[in-house]
Amino acid sequence: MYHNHVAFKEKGLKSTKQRNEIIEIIAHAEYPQTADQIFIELNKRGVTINLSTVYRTIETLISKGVLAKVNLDNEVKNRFELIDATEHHHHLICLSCNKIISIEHCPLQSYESEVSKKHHFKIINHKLDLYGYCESCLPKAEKIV
Amino acid sequence: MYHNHVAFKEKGLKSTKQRNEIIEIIAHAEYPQTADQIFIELNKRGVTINLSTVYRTIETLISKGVLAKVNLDNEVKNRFELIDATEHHHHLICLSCNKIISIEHCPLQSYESEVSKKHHFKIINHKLDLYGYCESCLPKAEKIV
DNA sequence: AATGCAAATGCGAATTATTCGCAATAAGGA
DNA sequence: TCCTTATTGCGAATAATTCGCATTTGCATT
Repeated sequence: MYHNHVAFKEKGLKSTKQRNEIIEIIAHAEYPQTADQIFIELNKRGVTINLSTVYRTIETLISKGVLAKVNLDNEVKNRFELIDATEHHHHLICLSCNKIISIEHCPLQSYESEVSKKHHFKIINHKLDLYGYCESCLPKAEKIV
Repeated sequence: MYHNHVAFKEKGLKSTKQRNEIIEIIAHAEYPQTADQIFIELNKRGVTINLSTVYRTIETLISKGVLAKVNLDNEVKNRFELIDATEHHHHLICLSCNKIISIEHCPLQSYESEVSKKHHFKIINHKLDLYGYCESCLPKAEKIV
């Protein structure tokens, strides 16, 4: 937890229980979380917090470059994840059970530089999500499709 | 317009002015549209319609596989686009002016089959968006970054 | 062309997701 | 420990989306 304390200080942010817990939750989540998922998890952990504080904290952390808003298709809610420069990953999203699987390998390096040149666009980051059916949902999905 | 008439019939949908116009708008938009963008455009065209009808029509067309909900990061609203099996495209999204540029070339065919095998996941479609700064916003963005 | 019925729409209210204003509280430097 | 200011809690406001129900309209049938 002290780790976060220092990181917050560098960014001119105070280290509060709420912030630390929110970061912990997002950092250890397997896939991007919604505000209310985070809120519920905080309650489970016995952290008293208001939902608007969750939103505000997320907003602050986004503005400091700690988090990113990453929305999935087929959803209304926003999701949030840690921006980790050392490793970015992509997602497999099951259209049936909504399971989200993270994958590491990214095939886009050369593509990015190509597109960047062609469109005179400086690419900062990208998002690649693959939608389909997971192993356990495929059998029933095939009956429909 | 008769074209849509037939297409609707095939799907067991009635051909209404509202539906036809909504499809026209989405089909000719350069990038995915939000419900209220569509609503405003309908008003401009003199089509009287209720916003909830826009939402309901979109929902119906999604369930018939005509449209897809495609959300962008950094946004709260949902966007919608035509599902066109013959050509799918990706987007460059400017983090400064929010301009959306569509790009055609997709580098993911071999990647998809690789991921599909590795994770036992049947991939139906994917989404690739590149975020960064467009030519005109880059100068001011660089001052900040 | 008129009729009937189900589907589609309009309208307003309800829900859900997110943001905001302001008073109370707490972190961290002096 | 005290002071200042950032942060939080709380409730209300706003924005985005969905829903229930009465009315209208497309279209198949006569």
